[in-house]
Amino acid sequence: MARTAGSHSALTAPRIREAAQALFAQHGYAAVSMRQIAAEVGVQVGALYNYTSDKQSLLFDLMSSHLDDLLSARAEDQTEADPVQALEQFTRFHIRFHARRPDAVFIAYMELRNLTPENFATIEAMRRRYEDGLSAILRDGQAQGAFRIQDARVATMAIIAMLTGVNTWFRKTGRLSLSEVEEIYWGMIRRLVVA
Amino acid sequence: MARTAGSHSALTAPRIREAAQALFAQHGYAAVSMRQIAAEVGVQVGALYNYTSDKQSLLFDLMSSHLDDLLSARAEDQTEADPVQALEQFTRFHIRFHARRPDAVFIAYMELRNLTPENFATIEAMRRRYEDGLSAILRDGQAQGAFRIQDARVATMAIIAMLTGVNTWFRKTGRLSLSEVEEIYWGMIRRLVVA
DNA sequence: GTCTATAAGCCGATAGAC
DNA sequence: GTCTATCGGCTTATAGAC
Repeated sequence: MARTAGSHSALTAPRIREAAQALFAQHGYAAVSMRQIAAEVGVQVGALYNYTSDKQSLLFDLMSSHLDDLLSARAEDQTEADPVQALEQFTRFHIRFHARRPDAVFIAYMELRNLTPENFATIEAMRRRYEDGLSAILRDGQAQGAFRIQDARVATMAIIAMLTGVNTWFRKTGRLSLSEVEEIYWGMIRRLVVA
Repeated sequence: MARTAGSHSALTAPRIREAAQALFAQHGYAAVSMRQIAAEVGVQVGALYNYTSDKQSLLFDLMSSHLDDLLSARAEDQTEADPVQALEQFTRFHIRFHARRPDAVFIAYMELRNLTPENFATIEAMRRRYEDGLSAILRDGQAQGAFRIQDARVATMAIIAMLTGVNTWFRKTGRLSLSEVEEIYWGMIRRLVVA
């Protein structure tokens, strides 16, 4: 397949995504320039606009594809119907999924205010769908008498904040392995809600 | 007391702090210009530099005085020696203190990466001192057999993430009052750690 | 203490050559 | 598809008048 000299689109597109993700996570969307992203990729700034219409859509694409990944990975992972087992599955899934992509997670939480109103609404709806999955498990267990929960919506927010907080301190080279962390958190969450 | 026309330092200084705090919380440090802050205060940009050496120290001052407030308010609040009562006191204090200053809390969590390395180290040390207060309570209760905790450091991070997460969803005009939120969270945290 | 004016430079995005 | 050059506008911070 003949290819024009200097044509590397199949390689350049993902490299732009990766460079933007790393730089946005490290310095913040507003503090990163298109020139910095181009330099990281090894092209000139003009070349970026062959792949993205503007800086905003670079951010939106990163966030929406992260949440797409999250929702589809979760849909695939969840197999347990029993509320207690479903909650354990959710706990371990959330920790593992988020620990493996700290940059994407960080951006998804930190850069919401840099989205346009339309993009913000889209992202928030996706996040809400994920939260609703946990709420459904909690209400299910509540209805069956398996969980003792005062307020399911508050418990949802508390559990997600607690689990996502792992990313602020967990390091692969640290004192605890990821499976040890999973064990400890499942132990805490079990005590928090299981009757 | 004679005062030069246009001299308002006693008023201008706090107004700059308040404007910077509101704007940094809403748009992010990197996205806010000194001109925007000046416009919000009602002065020209040059006047700002009578009160702050540069933009960075405006951010650092906001963050360090927030953490100063947090540490001294906490020192004053904590009176209980019994681990269970001390933990309840910590829970209620954290929720109340943070709910009352959402902008300062938001900045303290979101703008860490925009601090110079030296300023970052100072802020991190203060945050760590606050966390250590909770860790001490947990280890104390663990030693006395009042708490059943697998890992005190992890429990510390989990509880703080859970409590600080209240700020992401709590609204004064919402379904729950602040005291109801306090009750619900203390219920969850009690179950999480009390033997 | 506040103002205006300015320095020196970076910003996002585009046009047109190759 | 990538390059160079450029537009118009914005940035932090400072100098000097009042």
